[in-house]
Amino acid sequence: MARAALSADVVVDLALQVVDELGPAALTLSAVADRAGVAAPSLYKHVRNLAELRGLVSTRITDEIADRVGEAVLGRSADDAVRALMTAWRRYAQRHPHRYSALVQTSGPRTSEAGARLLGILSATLRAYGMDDSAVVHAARCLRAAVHGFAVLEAENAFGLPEQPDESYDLLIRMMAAGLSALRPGPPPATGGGDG
Amino acid sequence: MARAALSADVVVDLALQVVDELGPAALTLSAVADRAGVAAPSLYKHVRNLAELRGLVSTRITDEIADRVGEAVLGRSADDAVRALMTAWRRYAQRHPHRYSALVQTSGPRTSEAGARLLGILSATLRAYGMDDSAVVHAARCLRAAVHGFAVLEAENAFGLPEQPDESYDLLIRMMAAGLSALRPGPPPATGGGDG
DNA sequence: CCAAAAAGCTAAAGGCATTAGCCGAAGGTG
DNA sequence: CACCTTCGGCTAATGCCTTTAGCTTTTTGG
Repeated sequence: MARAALSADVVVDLALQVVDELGPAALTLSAVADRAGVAAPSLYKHVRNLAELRGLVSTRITDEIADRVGEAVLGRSADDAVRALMTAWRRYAQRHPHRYSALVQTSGPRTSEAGARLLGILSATLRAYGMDDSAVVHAARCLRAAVHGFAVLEAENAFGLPEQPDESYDLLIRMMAAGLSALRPGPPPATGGGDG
Repeated sequence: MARAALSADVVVDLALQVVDELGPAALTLSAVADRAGVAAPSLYKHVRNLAELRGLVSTRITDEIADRVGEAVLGRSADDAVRALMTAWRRYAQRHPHRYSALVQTSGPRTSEAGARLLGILSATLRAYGMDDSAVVHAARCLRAAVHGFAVLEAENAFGLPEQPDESYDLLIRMMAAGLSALRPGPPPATGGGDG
């Protein structure tokens, strides 16, 4: 091996720094090369091109989210787990808004691997509601859509009004938890109230 | 006035063509200029720069969504209106996936005007549930997050599994409608699931 | 000590955004 | 009708970024 300064992983590390500090639009090979103390073309020894770097960044982010969310659900189940999951996911987006905006779903081969891990955590959490496999898929999509939508909007500063986003999110959590409970096979609640 | 060939509106029209056909990443002043049959620098007579063009495109898209959603809600109320609203919103994203991906929330002055119109429709729809103003804001955020999240994911082809997205979305609609009904002032549920 | 591979460098091409300054056409005015 | 102002287009030029090609240096394993 030659000078062990850089590696694909380190390049992704630096790319994340750039994203965090300057936003996804500033993620450029030049910017990363500067931080690496290296000329831009040298990066091609570690990464195929900018598109691939973006993909690696997305994969890394997805992995990080899966880590946090997976940890959050440990030892919890049903509504409790859903609340923990949603809270952890949003917290990640809040702490790294640029990073979250850089997240792109366009599934490359490796990105979908990280995505599958995250999806697995979602599905495992939802199985506690006693759904069949197909219902789990649909419910997981809904949960993911709600969380992702909220996180994206918040990361993009789309909530202009003075109302606390925390309160809005708490409402979303309750809506999702209630909706999932309603899917549980068994006696449905009579009223349209809390658990309905 | 000189040759009335181009105008800011026409430039946005052409930009939308580019986005529809080639995706948001291909929205470039050169590409738009080509379609206009004009040299790239000429566009600066109609648009301040690429960033502004992107903003105008977003504004136009937001306006279109507000049109469709507003029309869909006409004469409906409560759950019925929510279903129509969510369906119309998603249909727009399905019919113009690239366009939807090009939508960016970063509120410029005019974009927020179109956004305010859309928000107004949402709020008016939710007021049928008898919420107070603050509750409407929180509920509107949740609804927006859920719809937007689903639409983004679907537009980015993030649903890989064979299960029908239509079914998933129907579930999301039911979850949101149920959740909103549960907010209606009235006899609170006995369990801790409700307002906790 | 030597050779091969890894990792860096410079040079160069090509695309795009943006600025500056020029020119011709349209329209109104006297 | 002649004029002149303004509008909208053009060319030239700059600078940034990606990407390819080919050279050089360093490291490492035998």
